[in-house]
Amino acid sequence: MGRSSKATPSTRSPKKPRQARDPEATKAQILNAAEEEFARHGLSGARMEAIAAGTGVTKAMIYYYFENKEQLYQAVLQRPANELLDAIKQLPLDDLSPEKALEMLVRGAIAHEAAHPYQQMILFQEASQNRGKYFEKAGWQAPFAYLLKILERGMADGTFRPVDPWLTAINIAGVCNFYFTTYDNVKHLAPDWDFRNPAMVERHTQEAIAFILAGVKRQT
Amino acid sequence: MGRSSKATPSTRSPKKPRQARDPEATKAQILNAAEEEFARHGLSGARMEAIAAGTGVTKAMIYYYFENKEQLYQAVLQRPANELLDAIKQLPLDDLSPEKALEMLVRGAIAHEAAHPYQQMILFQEASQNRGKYFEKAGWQAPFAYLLKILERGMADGTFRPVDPWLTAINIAGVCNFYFTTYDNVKHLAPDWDFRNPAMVERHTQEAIAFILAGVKRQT
DNA sequence: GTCTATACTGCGATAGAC
DNA sequence: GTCTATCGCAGTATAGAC
Repeated sequence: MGRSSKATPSTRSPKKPRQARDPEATKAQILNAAEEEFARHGLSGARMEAIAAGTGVTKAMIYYYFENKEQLYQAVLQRPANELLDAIKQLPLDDLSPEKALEMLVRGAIAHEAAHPYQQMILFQEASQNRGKYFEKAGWQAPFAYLLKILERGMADGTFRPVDPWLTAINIAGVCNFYFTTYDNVKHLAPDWDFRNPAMVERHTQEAIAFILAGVKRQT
Repeated sequence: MGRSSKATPSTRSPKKPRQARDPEATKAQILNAAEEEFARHGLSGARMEAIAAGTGVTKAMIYYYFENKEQLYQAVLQRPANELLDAIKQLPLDDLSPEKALEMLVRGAIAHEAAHPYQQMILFQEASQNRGKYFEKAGWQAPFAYLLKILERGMADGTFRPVDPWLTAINIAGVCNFYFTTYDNVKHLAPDWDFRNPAMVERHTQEAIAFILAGVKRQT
């Protein structure tokens, strides 16, 4: 049984019109299509044919730009770490109170995830399939470090209750992520909801911020 | 490129000694091995050969007990929903205050996940690959309903602040899950930690309970 | 830079002996 | 009930034309 025969086919929008002979655009389009395919199926499960179909080029083209499947995967895995870090660096976290900084970081992280939902899914696939082997190289320490720093600053000035910074950072990341990674399951439990809807994402953002801030703040 | 050549090989403990000609035991062993393989690779990515190797029987045996890969997958997906629900039903939730009931439910859910870490991973694979197509049938409404009920009870009697029950339930589930599902990635960021260690799981449990309760309780 | 055609391998599934 | 052997297709990767 191949995937194509029984598994749910991808509903990714079919080939977008492409500029012929535009190397940079072609490369970016390959990465975009690969991002969804790897997010859904991981390194071993992804099909080069499916990536080609989503891009509108042939398989041979992908092998021309990226040596092989593994290197394409690594290129895809690299992007989100850089992008999220760049987004975080824009935020004036050090100038804000720990509370405000945490709120802004959570808002930024969720906004980023809403714009790039496949990036979080890839990280999970990477953990499941490859046990973080490729994750290591992609530089995810940095975003985490910002979160840890805020938590420690808040504990130091007494606005946050005493917590284990690592475990709490993981819990916070879980709140930000789970809404998106569980979407395709939960939609069946609450069929009238559209979790990708921007208004819904905004409600999630507000609930998440309220939940997380209440979760770490010292009782007054 | 096949998975076996480049991807990280499974480190699942090799074939356990089996009782020959014990149908029920054989069937259960197949389900156990299949649970890990499907958790790591999902329906399409899982390899029947790998499941056979993890079980200690041949591929043909699996086809004898389960018609095909898809039906084996559905059987594996069914188990956790039933088991978690049974565990929850043991808890005297209705006799407790919303606060105590939530604490007990979270503790029970995390204990269950620690004992069956692959079950949560399968749910994610199911969402990613199949968009919840098979999830639907497995009856996950019930565990969620218990959580929703507690939240609503707590809001009604004023011990919890006003929250969106669905979004908050998802956030709570995220806190319980993320520790386990992200383990294989995060271990590279904090290499000296052993997240599967029981003492570590207990710390996670306590941090999660404190975080979640603080997150939903009304400020006093 | 982009395509078509194809070599070679991995894997789901089955046949048939014991 | 359990095994070995094998069929047939699906999927990675490449060769070579334009």
